[in-house]
Amino acid sequence: MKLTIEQKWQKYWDEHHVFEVKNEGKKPYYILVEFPYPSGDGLHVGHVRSYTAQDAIARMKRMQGYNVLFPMGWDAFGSPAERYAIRNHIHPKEAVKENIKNFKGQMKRLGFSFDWTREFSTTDPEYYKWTQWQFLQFYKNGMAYKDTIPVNWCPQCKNVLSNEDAQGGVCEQCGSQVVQKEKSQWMLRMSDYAEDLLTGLEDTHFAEKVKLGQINWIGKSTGAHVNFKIEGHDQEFTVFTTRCDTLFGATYCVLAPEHKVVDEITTEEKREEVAKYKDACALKNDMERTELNKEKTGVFTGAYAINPVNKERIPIYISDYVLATYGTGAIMAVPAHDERDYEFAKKFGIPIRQVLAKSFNGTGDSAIREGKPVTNRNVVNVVIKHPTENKYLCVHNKKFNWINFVMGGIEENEFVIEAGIREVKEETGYTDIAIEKEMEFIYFDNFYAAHKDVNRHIKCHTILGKLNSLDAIERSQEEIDLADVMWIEEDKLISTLSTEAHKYDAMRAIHGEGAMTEDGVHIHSSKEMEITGVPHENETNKNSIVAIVYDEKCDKYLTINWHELGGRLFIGGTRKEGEPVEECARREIAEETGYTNLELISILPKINHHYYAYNKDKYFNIISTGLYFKLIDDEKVALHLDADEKFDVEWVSQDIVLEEIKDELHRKTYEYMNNSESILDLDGLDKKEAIDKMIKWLEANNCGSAQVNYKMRDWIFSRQRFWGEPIPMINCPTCGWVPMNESDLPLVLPDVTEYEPTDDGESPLAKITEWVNCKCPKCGGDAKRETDTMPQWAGSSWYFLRFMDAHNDSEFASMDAMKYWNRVNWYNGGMEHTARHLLYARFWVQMLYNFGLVPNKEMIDIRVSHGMILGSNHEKMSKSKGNVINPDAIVNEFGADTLRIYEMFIGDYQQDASWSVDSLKGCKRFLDRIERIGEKLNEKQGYTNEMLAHKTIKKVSNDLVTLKYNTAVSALMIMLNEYEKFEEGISKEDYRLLLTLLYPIAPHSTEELNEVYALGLPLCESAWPEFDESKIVEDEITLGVQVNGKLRGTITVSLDASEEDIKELAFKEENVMRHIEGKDIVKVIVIKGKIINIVAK
RNA sequence: GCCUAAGUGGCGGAAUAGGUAGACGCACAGGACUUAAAAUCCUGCGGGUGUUAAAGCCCGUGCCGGUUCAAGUCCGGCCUUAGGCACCA
Repeated sequence: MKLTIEQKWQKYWDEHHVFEVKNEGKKPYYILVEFPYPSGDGLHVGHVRSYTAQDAIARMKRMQGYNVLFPMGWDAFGSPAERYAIRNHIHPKEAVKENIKNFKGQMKRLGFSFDWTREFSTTDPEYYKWTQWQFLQFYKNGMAYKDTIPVNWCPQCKNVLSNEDAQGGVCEQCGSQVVQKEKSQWMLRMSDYAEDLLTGLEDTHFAEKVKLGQINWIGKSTGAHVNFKIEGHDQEFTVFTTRCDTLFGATYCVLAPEHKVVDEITTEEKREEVAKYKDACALKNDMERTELNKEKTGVFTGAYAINPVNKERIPIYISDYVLATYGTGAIMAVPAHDERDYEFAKKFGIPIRQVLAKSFNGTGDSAIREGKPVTNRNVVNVVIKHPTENKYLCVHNKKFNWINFVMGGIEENEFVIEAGIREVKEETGYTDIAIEKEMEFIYFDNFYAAHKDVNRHIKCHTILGKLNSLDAIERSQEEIDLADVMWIEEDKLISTLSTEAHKYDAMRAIHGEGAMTEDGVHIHSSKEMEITGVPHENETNKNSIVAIVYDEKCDKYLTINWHELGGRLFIGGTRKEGEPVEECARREIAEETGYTNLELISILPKINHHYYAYNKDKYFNIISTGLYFKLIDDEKVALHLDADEKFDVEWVSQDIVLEEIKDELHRKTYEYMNNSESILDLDGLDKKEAIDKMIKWLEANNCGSAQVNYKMRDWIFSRQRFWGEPIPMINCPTCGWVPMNESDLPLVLPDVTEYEPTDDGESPLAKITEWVNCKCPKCGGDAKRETDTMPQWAGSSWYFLRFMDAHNDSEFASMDAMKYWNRVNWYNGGMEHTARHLLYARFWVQMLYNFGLVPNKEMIDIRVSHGMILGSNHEKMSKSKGNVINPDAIVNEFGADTLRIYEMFIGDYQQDASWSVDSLKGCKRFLDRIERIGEKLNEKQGYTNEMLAHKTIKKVSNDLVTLKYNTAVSALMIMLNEYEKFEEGISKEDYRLLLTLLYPIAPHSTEELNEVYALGLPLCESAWPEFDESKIVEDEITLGVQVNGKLRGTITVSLDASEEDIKELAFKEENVMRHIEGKDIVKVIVIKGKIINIVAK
C-alpha cells in the first residue's frame, strides 16, 4: 500500500520534470552532496541521512522560488572495483555499471529530488576526457612533474601500497614485510599553493572546524633557519626551528639518519655504530618510526657543531625522531623546552639548560603597586608529603589569610636544600625531613608585599620531599601566632592554594616535571661576557661602569682627557656595594662632569676587563657595564673630585673618539653602543620579542634567516593501478616526456581480462604492449605511453564544475554555465573528507582559476559535515560486527518517509548518532497520526490557532537551514499534538500547513494526503509559507520568580506590564511571600520577558 | 603527545544571547477500549524527602574551584569518551 503511494509520487515528479533545472532563471542555488563510491554493498543508512538533509533544503528552496541545482553522480574509480575485476576476470566497468544501477534504484526509492539529467560517472570516458585534459593544462603550466620518491612496496604481492594498506609495516593483503622502494612518480606542485589555500579560506563560509582541518593539514609554521658549523669540517648544516629564541638552550643537535652530511662527519670509532643504526632505520617504514610512545633511540656521531650564538661546542646525534622529510631534516635540540628533546636528553645524559622561566604576577591585594621600591630575593618553596597519607604540608597565614606551601628566603652562601629544610623546621616544627629532589626549573613571582610595603621580585626554587615521621619540635610563639600548619589532600591542593605560583608547584609535584614548554621570559639568554686586557696574578676584583654621553644638538660625545696621565676616556667609575648600574653611572657623571639631566638610552652588555692602574700600582679584574645616555640640557651641579683626579672635560666629535680613545675597554663599550641592534641579549624578553631579535641577529651575522615552513607536501599523483584515469603522457626516447595532443583525448582504458600489476610494480597497463606502444606526438618516432593512472581524488576534485554543464562535449564546462551558478552554495559531506578531498578540490580549482578556466578562485561557499550513523551498539557499522542496517529493509517495512523522518530526528545532524529500532517506530506512529487527523477536517476557514501556525512556520524554516532537523521534526510533532486537542477538528488550512512544512522531509505521504483531501496544488508545485512576526507576539507571558536565585513561583503578566506591576505581582505570589518573610529585600532584578529575581537577606 | 568535538533522566536528545533544566520522541508503569492480543486513546514518569493526597523542601547537567542577583551555558584546572593528525621541531 505505502510502496505504491511512494512509487506514484516518484513517477509524478519524474514525468513532470519537477527537479530538472536549466542554466537560466532567477535566484540560482546550487546544493551539493558528496557523490558516493558505488560499492557492492549498496547504499548505507549514513548516505540516507545526508541526502535527506540536503534534499529537504533543496525542496524548501525550490518552494521559495530558487532555481535549485541538486545533482547526483558516481565516483567510481578505485581499488575495490579493481580487486573484484582481478578475482573475476571481468572489466571493472561492468561491476561499476551494476553497482550504479543498484545505488540509483535505492536513491529513487527514497525519493531524493536529484536532477538525474545531469548524472555522470567519473569513469565515463566523456568525463575523464576532461580530467585528462585538465592534467595536460597542469603539465603545460609547470604544475606537474616527475620525481623519485620512496613508496611502500610489498615484495610478495609485487605491489605499491598506500600507508593505510601497509599499517604496522605489514602488507594488508598477504601479511609479508613491507619495504621502502624508490619509484618515479608524477607529482603536482601543491606546496606552491600552500599560502593561497590558506588565505582562500577567507572567501568561504566553511564551518569553523572544517577550516581548522584545512589549516592543520597545510600546517604553516613560521620560524627560522639556523646554520651550524661543524667542528673540523668546512661543511655546515641548517636546522629549521620555530623557537630560534631558545638557541641559547641548545645543548645538542640531531640529524635525520638519512641526512646527507651524516657519513661525512661521523668519526672513525663511531662509524660502525652509526651505520648499524641507519640500517635499522631504513628497514622501518614511516608507520613504525612514528609509533606511539616509542622510546627515543639515537646514536652520537662523534662530531660536534658550533652553536652560532655562544660558540659552544655541542654534540651531533642522529635519531629517527627527526624526519628527513620535514623542515631541513635537522634540528637543534633544546631539552629544557621541548618534550621530545627532554626525553632524549634524559636518556643520553645530555645537559638540560633552562633559558625560559615562567613568571607569575600577583592579583588583587598582592598585585604590583606602581611607584613602590622593588626588592629581589631568592626563595625556596618546599613541597612536603605526609609520611603515610596522600596529603601535603601547607601553612595558613592568619594575618593575610592565604594558604601556601612552606616557603622562605635563601640566605647568602646557603644551599637551596639547606634553606628548605631550615624553613620547614622553623615554620612547622617538623624535623624528620627527607628531601627527594630539587626541581629542574626555576620561575619568577612578582607581587606586592604589604607587610614591607615593597614590590617583590622573587626567583623561586622548588624542592620536593616527604616526612619520614611526624616528629616535631615546638614552634615558637611568634610562628604560632602567625600561621597554622595544615595537611591538604592531593585532590584539593590546586583549589586550596592561594597563589598561582604554588599551584604551579603543586601541579609539578603531582604530575611530574617535564620540559618547560609554556611561554615565559628569557633568562641566561645572552652572549658570554667578552674578555679584554690580560689577566694577571693577585688581581683585585671590582664592578664598574663606563658611561657614554652623547649630545645630539652638536653631535658630540662627552669625554675626559687625562692627557699624558692616561689619555682620553669616557666616564668610568667603580660601583659601590649593591649600587645599581644606572645610579652609579649618573653619580659618576655628575661627580666628574657636573651634568645631571640625562636620558638613559640603553644598558650595554658587561665586559670582563683586566688592567694595571699606575696611580694605584695594582692589577684589577673588573666587570664593567656600559651605559649609553643622551644629554637633555646643560644643567650642571658642582664637581666632586678626588685630589688625584686631574683632567679636562671635553665634548668631542666621533672622529676624535675613534682616534684618541685607545683604552680597550672604552673602545669596546663604544663599539657595543654603535651596534646595539646586533647585540644578542634576550634576558627579560618574552617569546615574540626574543624571536624577532634573534632573527635580526642571525641575519646580521650571516648564520640564519626567517623561514616559513609548510607541513603540506606536493601531491603524489601516480598510481600503479589499472582502474583510474590513464595519465595522458608519452615517453619518447628522443623528446623525453611529451603531452598527448588534446585532440586525441580521451585516452581510453583498454578492454582486457588481466588486471594484476607487473612483477616490478608497474601498472597492469604496462603489459598491454599494443596500448603502450605509440608514436611521439612531437617527432613521430616510436614511443611509449605512461602506464600510471591518476588517484581516485582526481575525478572528485572537479565534478561539481561538471554538474553545472554536464553534457558539454567541447569544454569541461562552459564559462557561462559556471558564471550562472557562480559557486556551490552549500556542500555537504563527511568529516573524514574535510581535510584531503576538500583541499585537493580547492587546489585543483585554484590552478584552473590561475589558468583562466574558472570564474572564481574558490568554487565552494558553505561546507558542512554530518555525523556518522553508528550501529545500535554505538560502534561504527561494519559487516564483521553484524550491526549494518540496510535502508532497503527499512523502506520495505516502514516506508521511505518514516526512514527519512527518523534519520532527521535521530539527533544533532553534525554529531554521530546510534541506530535505534524503537525510535523508528515512533516516527512511523507520527506519520500514521498525521494520516488519521485528516478524518477530523472541518469546514472552517483559516488557521485555528494563528500563533501556533506562524511560530511553527518560523521554527521549521529556520531549523532546516541551520541543520537543526531534529528540532524541526519536533516542532511539527508539537503542532500535531496541538491539532489533536482542537475540539472541533482542524481546518483545511491547518492541515495543508502541517503537510507543507513536513513535505521537505517526508514528501510522499504529504503529497498523497494533500491530494486525497483536495487541499490544493501538489506540494512540489506550491509555495513555501511565510510567517508573520506580528502573529507570533504573545499578549501574556509567564515569568519565573526567584528568591536568591532559586525558583519559588511563577506569575502571568501582560506583555506591556510595567516593571512596577511585575514587582507587585511577584511579591504577592504565595510561595515567594513565604521565602521573603522576615527578610530584608536587598534588591529586585526584573528582566523583562524572562525572569524576576528577589535578593533577600 | 597535539588538535577538534562531546559528557544532561532508564535511552535518543531539547534548552537562540547567562534568566523557569529535562522540549519532542522512545522505553516503562497504571488505566480505557477489546472475549483476548495488537493497534489506538488517557494519565504518570530525574533522585530524595514529605503527605490520605498534595503543596512544599533538599539534591541534580563528568569532577574541583571561580565570576554573577542568576551558570548546562562564562572563566581556571582536572577526568573520561569519540574523531582527526601524529615524534611537524
